[in-house]
Amino acid sequence: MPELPEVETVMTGLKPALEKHRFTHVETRRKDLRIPFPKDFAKRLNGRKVIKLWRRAKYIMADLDDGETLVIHLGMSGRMAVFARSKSQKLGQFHYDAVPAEPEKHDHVIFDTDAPARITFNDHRRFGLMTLIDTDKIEQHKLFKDIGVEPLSGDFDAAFLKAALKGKKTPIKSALLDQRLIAGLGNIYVCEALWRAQISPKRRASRVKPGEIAPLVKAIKEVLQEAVKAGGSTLRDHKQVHGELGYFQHHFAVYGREKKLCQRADDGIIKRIVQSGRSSFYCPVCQR
DNA sequence: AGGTCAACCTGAGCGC
DNA sequence: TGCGCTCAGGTTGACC
Repeated sequence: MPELPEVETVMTGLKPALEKHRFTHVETRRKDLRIPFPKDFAKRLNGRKVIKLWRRAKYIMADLDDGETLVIHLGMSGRMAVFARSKSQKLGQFHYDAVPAEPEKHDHVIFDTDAPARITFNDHRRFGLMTLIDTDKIEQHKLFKDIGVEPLSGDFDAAFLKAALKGKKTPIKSALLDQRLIAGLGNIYVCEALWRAQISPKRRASRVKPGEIAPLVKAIKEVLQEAVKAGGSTLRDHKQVHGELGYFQHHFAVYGREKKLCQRADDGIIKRIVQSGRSSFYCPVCQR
């Protein structure tokens, strides 16, 4: 489900409940997600304080006060919700619901913190994961060693993309989805960025012309920034941590709009094709 | 080495 | 109401 903007939204929403707060109780309600929880996962978190919350690619990172980092991936359907345990029901500037009496179906992990708050991790498809790794070894860790550039950072520019696409025979759609090149793009935002840059998802990556590289970089950055500002896109699963929906889905130009009129080309009808098992939406008239 | 594809899992929506 | 099929924001490992 979540791509960079959704993960960023969730991470930011967790801050009032998590950053500079201590875990008072952690509970796992099954033995694994996509991968098993590390040994003594809940026990190791208990009593730990979160120094800093941040995001890398589609991962939420929580640096702890003992030199470990809690790593969370939401997979396709992962959700996190924050509930207030204080009487005022307020945490920072947001209003949160009170802790429900019973956990919901597929609530796999429950974190209580001294905010005081309860954070639940719900993931019905269980493609998500949680693990603990040494903070000073994140870059070398299996999950992160091959992860590419952050698309909203200064390192992602035309020179970088030009070099990354050079000689690539794979379609541009697949190249942009490759987390080893760019970290955090997913199916929605790649479709949207290619539409903005007027490039067909079927085009060979190496055939993106020099003059199209900078506009494509700009399109990627803009679509991600706008989506972050909108709190991400809610299709079925994504919610912000206090239950509010994201609303960038109302700004989709092509994603999920098969057979609808393209807003740029008068005679363009949005088409859906399948590329490496995923739907691509594009306008065959204005994207070449 | 580079590229493609099925598998992992549950649920929602649709046609019949 | 129910069955069977398709599809879903991601990642990985096996295969050509």
